[in-house]
Formats: sequence, C-alpha cells, structure tokens
Amino acid sequence: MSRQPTKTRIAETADTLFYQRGYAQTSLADIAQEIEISRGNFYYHFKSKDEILGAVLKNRHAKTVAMLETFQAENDTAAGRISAFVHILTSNQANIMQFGCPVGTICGELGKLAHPARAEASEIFSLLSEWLAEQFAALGYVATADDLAMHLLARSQGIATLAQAFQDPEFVAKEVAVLERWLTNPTL
Amino acid sequence: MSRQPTKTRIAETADTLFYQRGYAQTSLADIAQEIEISRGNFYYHFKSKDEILGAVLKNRHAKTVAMLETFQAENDTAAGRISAFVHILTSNQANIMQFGCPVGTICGELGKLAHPARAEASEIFSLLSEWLAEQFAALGYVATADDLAMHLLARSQGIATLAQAFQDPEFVAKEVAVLERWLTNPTL
DNA sequence: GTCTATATGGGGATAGAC
DNA sequence: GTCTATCCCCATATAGAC
Repeated sequence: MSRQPTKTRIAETADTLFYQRGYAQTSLADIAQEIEISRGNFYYHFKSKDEILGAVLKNRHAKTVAMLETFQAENDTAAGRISAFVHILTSNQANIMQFGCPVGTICGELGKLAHPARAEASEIFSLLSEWLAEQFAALGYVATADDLAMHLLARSQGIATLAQAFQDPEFVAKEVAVLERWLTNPTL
Repeated sequence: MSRQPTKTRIAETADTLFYQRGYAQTSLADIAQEIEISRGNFYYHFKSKDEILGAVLKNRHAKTVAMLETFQAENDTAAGRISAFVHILTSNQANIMQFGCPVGTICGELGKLAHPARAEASEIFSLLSEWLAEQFAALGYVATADDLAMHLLARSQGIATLAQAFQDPEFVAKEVAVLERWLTNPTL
C-alpha cells in the first residue's frame, strides 16, 4: 500500500478525504499528515490544491468506468446490470449514510462554488447515465432509454441524500426494494 | 428592507449566503460586507458563527412551517397539496439549478462535518416528510403514508441534485410531469 | 524527492473607544 | 449598537537546504 509513489498516495488520500470532509474543508495539512509527508513536499508533485482535485476527479472517472465494466462482465443480462448499479446503495450503505454519494456530493459542492472543475465532476454522472441508457435500450426501451436512465439516477441520488440526512438503513432497504420492483416494468 | 433590526438582517443575509455558497465557505466578512456592518459588530448580536447557523436553521424551519400552512390553505384537496409541494421544483427551478435544494444541501454539508447542528437541519426534512404523510393518509393511503412520503421526498431530492449537476431545465420539467402522473396512483 | 522555514492572506473572535 | 484595531490560528503556496 505505502509502496506506491508519493504522487499516487496523495491523490488516493485526497480522494478519500475530499469524500469524507468535502473538498474545501480538507486542508493539505490533513492529507500530508495522513500519509506522513511534509506540507512542502506537496508542491513537488502538484502545482496547487486545485490540481490535486483534478487528479482526484480523473481517478473517480476511471474508477467509475472500471466499475461499469465489472458490472458488464459479471452480469449476462441488462436487467442484472441495472440491478447491480442499484445495489451500490446497499453494498456502500455505510459510507453513503455518513458521507452521501461520492459523485452527488462533489457535484453539489463544486456547483455552489462555481468551481472550474464542476464540469469534470458532472461528467461522472453522464458516464453513469449513458451506461444506464444503454442497458435500458438493451432491455427494449429504446425510445425512452435516456429518460429512464436519468430517472433511475435521480431516484438513486434522492435515496442517498435522505439516507445521509436520516441515517436510516431501513429506509434504504425499502427504497432499494421499491426500485427492484420498478425495474421489472420500468415506466416513467 | 434595511429598516429591520441588525440581528434580523444578519440572519437573513446569512441564510441566503449559506444557501448560495455553503456554510463553511461563507465568511462573516462576506455577510458583513453585504449588509454594510463591521466584522466586530457581529459579536454584539451573536456569540459565534455557529450561533448564526442556529438562527438560520430556526428561520428555515419556521419558513417551512409557514409554506406548508400556505399549501394547506390554498388547496382544498390532499392531492392538490401534494402537487403544490412537487411544484416547488418548478417555481424554484432557477435557484435549484444553481444551488441545489436549500434543505438537502445544508444537510449534506453539516452531515459531512458531523456538525452539532446536523439534527436541526434534518428536522426540516422530517417536517416535510410528516406533512406529506398526512396528505397521503388523507388520500386514503393510510397504511403506506409514511413510506409514500419518504419516497416522494427522495424523488424530489434526486431531481434537485441532478438539476444542479446537469443544469437542464427540460429534465426537471419531464420529471415533474412523471411525478404528477405518479400522484394519480401513488405506489411503492 | 523530501525536508524546514517562511511569506502572505484570510478566517473567527476579542478589547475597548465612541 | 457600532466601530477600529488587533490577536491568533490555519490556510495555500514558495524558497532553498539536504
């Protein structure tokens, strides 16, 4: 783990802390302490904190692509693939209840600040939306695939938001079940 | 407008700026500049920034109660009341696309920071959820009223999150239409 | 590549004059 | 009630030794 190059360790730790505390609320000192480097060392690897954010977003993008490829590989049917997506809410429940959705929360934060990296963050949502649309199209919902994808994405986001606000695992379980039922006959 | 007492003006301006920029990212200097008082004057009216946050959350709570009472007064049927709630997404669309939902985003921010005022923020969600549950019960969905309420709240939140991320008014319009259709026969 | 030391600015908060 | 002046801490970022 700690045999990785420093630049990588910075980006990975920043990823975690940005998720848990938010971008603005995470100081370089926090990251430096976590991986036991000096604050000065930072600027050998990155020009600025914003550049670290860029690297983090690039990482999350790549990890999202990889995740979708795994869903693709591990499920024979489009229905199974969509279901795998929905079940992120279950498998990642503990984190979501504490810190919200990693994509949704960074988009919200960067959006409020009108941060230049805003668009890169939303791109990850686009990635998910487009992949979901492909699955719905494969299921036969060709005409409404895009809308169904956005609809499901929105519902997942809403569940994540309320999960964090109410800290209620039962709510998540119920809503995932509702989504599963909806998936048997997805309509708008 | 500016004839209000300073303490009130601080709380109202803080409310706006906390919404637009986030709590942590709004400095007391920002607020002071907006209403043209000195930074020092602050501490005559509030002991700390956190105390201002407390006042803001109390205000939002009260405004939410008032809003629900208006919905109640202006609509004869439970269906109409729920519909009024849904249409916040339309009437407040411009703000939501820029800054997200005022309740959802503060809950998210305070949640990440494990801030003491977390619970007060979630309370506003509870307010909405309980009111919606009453409406669903009045519609005849007594057994599932609570779940329907949380479900609708989650869907609204999801729409707000994606509206901010994608900046797409059409998406909001489509999803509001979908919600309206769902309301004619709300199921889980 | 990594460190220490430091520059510079901004944050919340306090003291005390008016 | 409001102001100015100031304290202290922590933030990002830089300079330069090792």
